[in-house]
Amino acid sequence: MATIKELAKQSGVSVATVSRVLNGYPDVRETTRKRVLAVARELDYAPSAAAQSMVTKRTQVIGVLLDTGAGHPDIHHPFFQEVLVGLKHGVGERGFDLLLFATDHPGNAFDSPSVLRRAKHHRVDGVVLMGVDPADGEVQRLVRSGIPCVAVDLDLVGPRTGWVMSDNVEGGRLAVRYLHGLGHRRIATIHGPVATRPGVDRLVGYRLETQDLGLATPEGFEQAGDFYPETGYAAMNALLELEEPPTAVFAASDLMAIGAIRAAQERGLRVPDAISLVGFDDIQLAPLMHPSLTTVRQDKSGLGFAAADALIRMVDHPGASAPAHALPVSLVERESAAPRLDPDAGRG
Amino acid sequence: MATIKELAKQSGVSVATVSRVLNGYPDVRETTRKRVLAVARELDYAPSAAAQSMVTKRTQVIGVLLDTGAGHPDIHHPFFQEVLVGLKHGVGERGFDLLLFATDHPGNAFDSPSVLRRAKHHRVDGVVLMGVDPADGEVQRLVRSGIPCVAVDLDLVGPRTGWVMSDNVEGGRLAVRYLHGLGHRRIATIHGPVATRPGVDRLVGYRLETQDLGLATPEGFEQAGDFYPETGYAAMNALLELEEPPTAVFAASDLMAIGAIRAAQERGLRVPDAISLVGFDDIQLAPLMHPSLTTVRQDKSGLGFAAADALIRMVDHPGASAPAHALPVSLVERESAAPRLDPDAGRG
DNA sequence: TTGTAAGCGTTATCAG
DNA sequence: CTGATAACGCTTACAA
Repeated sequence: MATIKELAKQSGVSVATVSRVLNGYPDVRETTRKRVLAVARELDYAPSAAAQSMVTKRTQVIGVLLDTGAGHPDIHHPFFQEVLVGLKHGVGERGFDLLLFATDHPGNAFDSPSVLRRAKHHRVDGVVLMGVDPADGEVQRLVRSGIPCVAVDLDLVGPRTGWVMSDNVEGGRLAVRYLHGLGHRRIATIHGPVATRPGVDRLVGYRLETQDLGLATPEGFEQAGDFYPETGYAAMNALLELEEPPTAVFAASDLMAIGAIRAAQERGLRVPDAISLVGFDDIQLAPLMHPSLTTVRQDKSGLGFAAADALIRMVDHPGASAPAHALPVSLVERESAAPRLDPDAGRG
Repeated sequence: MATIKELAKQSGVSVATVSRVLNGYPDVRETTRKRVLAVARELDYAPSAAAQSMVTKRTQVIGVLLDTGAGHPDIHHPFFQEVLVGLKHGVGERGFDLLLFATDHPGNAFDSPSVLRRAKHHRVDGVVLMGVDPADGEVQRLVRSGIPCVAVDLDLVGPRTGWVMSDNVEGGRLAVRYLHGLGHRRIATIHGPVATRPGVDRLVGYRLETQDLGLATPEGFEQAGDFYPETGYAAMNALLELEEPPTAVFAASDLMAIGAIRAAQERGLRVPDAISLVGFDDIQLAPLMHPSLTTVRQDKSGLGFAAADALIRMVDHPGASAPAHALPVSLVERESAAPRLDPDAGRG
């Protein structure tokens, strides 16, 4: 593999001059520049990132921390996937690359080196955290280390740590408001884990809006899930076994909504005729389900892009304040929610 | 950030000794070892990967090349996502990390530096290629560069380049055979791009099996798609507008199958009653669709793991031969395909 | 069992 | 405008 020394020899100048040319310094004679560039092209020269970073103290690499372990690794969730795309573009535009860290055993640092150590090892300029437990010791150490961090869907804070997420509270309100506008009065929710920020925020949105609207939320109308289909399925079954089941359900993720619809259908209930559903996320497959999913859309790649932007800003400006962005959400109407033709039928 | 020099000073030995301890060399007095280790732990020391790689000529980093551009970036496809998980685990186990390369503009190296140059720049020990065009000049240069490469779902070959993929031909045969076993005689296919290996192989499997079974495959029974839902939708419409439409369809991807089912349903045709479908991949959502998807399962994370294994083997053993693995597939029965109760009804 | 020193490929600081 | 040369943090002969 060609080195700068090779280039220097072949173009008959010193390595210093080659370096100047390669880095676009102006104080180089035009003919020299051309000669060096020609040789570089010919040898398909690429500077060693390692050597560069040793002297510049920058790696131009951003670490990405997301659960890729067993069970429901977040990398499986379509949401994080799309965030990753936005992130990739965002950092790519600015000349950074992405290094994937695995947390195979979340919260278990026995065998694998700690995240912080790995971040240090690779001297990443910053790290993006997704779907990790903010209370985790590993995460805390990383955040406190002074390495610029941006969390997606986590409200991590620290001197050089900020976050980006969707306006989840508003999303929850939006869903309830929409269902209410359709004539529904018995609106339940399948919420996400209350240990996660999006989980509680969407639930808060649900509670706030039902309250504002004066809707009753009887015992059992709040079922817990984990954002994945299986729990949506189970939660829907619980909801339908209530003495007075809801006529509409707000599921805090599309995946749970899909599980829920499946549960309803298996009981012979047609969606949206017998029961309406609104999801959250607007995953790729949402428009293709049968019925297609009415849902609260998040700007997923926008989140990734915002994270990249915020992170690199911190990297470039040591004094920059940590970001705290909430991106707007919107409701997209499809087939899974329909007007309640006979509101409160069967009640007093 | 602590350096080896710091460690040396604080533990009162030379850097060489520290290095020995850190790398587990046996010729170090036990007391010395303990002292050094204690200091290292205290400082939460992490060796600089850059410095290490400069001298060892190894980075312990594997590059991943997959389309993250506009349109249908492969990172969006659930298939590649799961492969990525297996890959991550496979390399992680062996102490490697993953560096994500973007090809924002496949086949357009105007602005972004070539893939090969980026691989050289980071001195990655090897690279995994997914969903790229094997004929692409960029890819060709990379493969010919001598850097160990493993392609997933591409039959790239080269001195140090091999591939892993599913047994796609057998998968195609399996689907047709299954449908035939169900009593279907008019079996069509929605195949993938013939410019891709899985695209042609699954089609070949379809052709081989229909032939062996003596099934007629009239004009129009082979509709082209691109593995994504929209084309499955369009292809199904074309199929259903045939004078004598099929009673069963083999779609070369689950996503296309989903699009196809949607098309059928919109025309008032119930699946599987009116028409049966078999997909390919067994994506996460396959069991959750309504109807759930009967499909040919690929061992996606197994592919990733196999790729990691093969790649690292090549990295470790310069003389090792390039891999060429075809992983077995299996048919998983669900709801989208059902027996043809009245075979060939309406025909002679 | 340990220390000294060369060298990995760059950039940056000096002189010239 | 250009060339020496000192870092950067590490591993690894080679000595002791």
